[in-house]
Amino acid sequence: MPVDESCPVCRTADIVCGKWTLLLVRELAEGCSRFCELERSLTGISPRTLSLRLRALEEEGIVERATFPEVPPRVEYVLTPKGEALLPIIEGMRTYGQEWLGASCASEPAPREPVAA
Amino acid sequence: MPVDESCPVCRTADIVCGKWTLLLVRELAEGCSRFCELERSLTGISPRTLSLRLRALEEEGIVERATFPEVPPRVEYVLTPKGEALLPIIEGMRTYGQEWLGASCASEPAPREPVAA
DNA sequence: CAGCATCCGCCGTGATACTG
DNA sequence: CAGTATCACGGCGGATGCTG
Repeated sequence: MPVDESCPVCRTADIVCGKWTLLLVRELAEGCSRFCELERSLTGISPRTLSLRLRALEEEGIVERATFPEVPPRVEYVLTPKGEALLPIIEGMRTYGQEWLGASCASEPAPREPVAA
Repeated sequence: MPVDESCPVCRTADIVCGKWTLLLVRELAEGCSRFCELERSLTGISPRTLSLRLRALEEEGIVERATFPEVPPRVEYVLTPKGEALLPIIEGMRTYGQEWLGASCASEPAPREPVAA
C-alpha cells in the first residue's frame, strides 16, 4: 500500500527507504563500482540484498550497469544523473545526523543553532 | 543489526525510514497538531501506527507532546527544533521527487532545472 | 477525542549454498 | 568475480475493537 503516489516526498522515500539503498548510492558516488567492492564497503550486506538493491536502483534509472565480457567477469555500476541527484539528500541526512544525533542526542532543550553558527 | 551506528547518514535514515515518519513530520510542520487531525491528513494511517510513530518521534526529541486535561481530551503535538531540522531533508526529497520521479504538485515551485546534468 | 491491545500478514533482509 | 536460489526470521504496518 503505497502511501500516496502523488506525493513526491513519498515517492522519493519509497526509493530511498531500503536499509542499504542510501549507503549503496553513497558508495557508488565515492567510486566503488564493482560488485565485490560494494560488498566489502557495505559491511554486512548479503550478496542477495546487494543484488536486489542494485537491480531495483537500475530499474529506477539511478544506477547504470556496464558488463565487460572478459575472462574474469567484470561488471561496473555507476550512478546516473538521477542517482547523483540523490546526493544532496544524503548530504542533508549526514548533516542532520552530525548536528542532531552526534553528541547531544534526544530529549534535550535543543539549541536553535546546533553546530551551524 | 543496525548497519553502522557511527554513520550519521545511517542514523538519520533509521529515524526517517518509517513509512509514515516523514509525512508525519511534514504535517506537523504544516500546523496539524491534534491526533485526529493527523489521522485525517495522513490518509490511511491506522491509529496504532500513528501512535507508535508519534511516540517514537517523541522519544527521539523530534516532537513534543502537550496534554490538556480538559473534558474533551486534547493533546497537541509540535515539532521541536530537532524536528524542524528535518524539514530541509523533506524538502530535498520533495524536490527530487518532482524533478526526477515525475510526481508533481502543481502548487509547488520548482527551484531547479529538471534535466540539468 | 485520544490512545492502547491483540492478531495477522507482508516485505525486506539475512544466511547459506550453488552456478556461470 | 558476479550473481542467483532457497529458506527463514523479524519488524512494520494494517484491521478491529475497547477504554478513559
